[in-house]
Amino acid sequence: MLHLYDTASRSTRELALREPGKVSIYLCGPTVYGPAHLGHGRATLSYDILRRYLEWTGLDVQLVSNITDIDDQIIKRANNEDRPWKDITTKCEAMWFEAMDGINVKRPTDIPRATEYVDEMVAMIGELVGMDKAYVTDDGVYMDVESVDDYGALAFQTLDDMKAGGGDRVVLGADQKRHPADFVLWKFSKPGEPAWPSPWGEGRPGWHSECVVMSLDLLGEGFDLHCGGQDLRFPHHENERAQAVALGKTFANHWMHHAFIVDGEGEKMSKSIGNVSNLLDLIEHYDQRAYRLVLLQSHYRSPITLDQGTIDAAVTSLDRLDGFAARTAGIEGEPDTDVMAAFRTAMDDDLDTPKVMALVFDTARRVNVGLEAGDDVSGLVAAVNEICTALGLELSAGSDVPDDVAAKATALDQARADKNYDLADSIRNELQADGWTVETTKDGTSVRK
RNA sequence: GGCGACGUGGCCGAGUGGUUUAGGCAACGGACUGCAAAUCCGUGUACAUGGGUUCGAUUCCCAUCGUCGCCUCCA
Repeated sequence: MLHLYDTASRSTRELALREPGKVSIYLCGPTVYGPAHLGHGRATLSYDILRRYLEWTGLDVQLVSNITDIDDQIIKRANNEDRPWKDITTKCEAMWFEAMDGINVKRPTDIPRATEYVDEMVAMIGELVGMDKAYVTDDGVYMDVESVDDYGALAFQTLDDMKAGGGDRVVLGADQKRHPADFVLWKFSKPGEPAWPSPWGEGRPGWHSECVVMSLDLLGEGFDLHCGGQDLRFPHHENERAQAVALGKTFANHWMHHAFIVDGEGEKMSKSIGNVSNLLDLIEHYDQRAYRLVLLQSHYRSPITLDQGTIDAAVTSLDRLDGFAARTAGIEGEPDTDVMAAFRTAMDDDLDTPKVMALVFDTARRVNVGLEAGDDVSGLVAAVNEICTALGLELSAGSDVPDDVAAKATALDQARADKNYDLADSIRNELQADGWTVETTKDGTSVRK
């Protein structure tokens, strides 16, 4: 069974399932006001790997990931560009999924939009106000964090500590707030801004209220896992949790947070790669699988550097794996049990994908050796394929070889047999110029693209 | 100011209190090849600095320096 690091308890523990055979996961999705960037890629790829693995083990995964389509950023951009905010959210959402498809991230099972849940949010906020755990100020409705017993569980700090450590930081709207950490549940709208009715005045829900309502509605109380980037740990996840706890509800049982993409020296990356902080740009210029491989070769809780060198190395590695796939195409069998057991052990240990990739490369090497020796490598081949499939890493055995290209390969072999090396070299150059990888094997020349 | 994380060989990036290696990329040597490519075999003074604990630390503790995240929207 999968053991995952849990942020709240700060320990690695078994991912306990509320319902046997089923996993319920909530992943904080994007705010749609711009193109998906590299960071979004790490987020979605990390959980796509988790999701695929869970499904591979036979579990029924419900993955809810929202679209935040009400937000200050959206309004800001709409005002700046003088166009309807819905125009922005619709287009950005379409681009988002284009990028997700591009990196082979499976769609969540549920994709709730914040705008579809405003009524429920208002109802929830009303409940909190009714319990006097939320209160109205000039600019909105605020959560009273001191009414929440263990507020700070994800921040690793008590409210007193936060206050004491605040130094001379400026707290927005402090004069009307009961505690500096109180956060907005409902924001009154200014004229011209998108607005929904509420008992306290027209406005829009606060970001933290969106995710609680949607997660609890679709997954129910005590769902298994809540995930997101490390920046979301506090305040976003803390505040989601605070609202649920205040309402007397059990929230997520397990918290998973992934680390960031680091580009070392800021703009250096984008300069050398081109404007590649945009995910779609990356896909356009590089093998889509490269990013997934980079992530698989490091741990999800470690920050990683993504630059030209990292991507290039991954592309080369991929070529090595594709070569393996081409060489072993047609070899079928049952996955080697030892390799598969090692795979599961590594994955169940807090998703130790670096170890898995080492296993994959090592197994591929064993296949290459075995192939040369004429051994039966079908189990090892199947294991590599099985693992790659489980992780969403699709290997390519190459495209079909057209007749004329096959004929050239035959001619190349003939030329070599005739010791006409000038002709052989020219044929090989021709094939390579057309983008074919030409490999000499003991069975003759083989080509792949 | 508070909280958290991190500094590993040319690069990316795992891991561990000690006799055996992460892995990938790059480099070099070799096998194979007509030559290459691919593949295989082999090679490299690695663990920020200074203390401490220990028979022994890269791996535990403390300090220092440096990098980063969060505390305000953020994957």
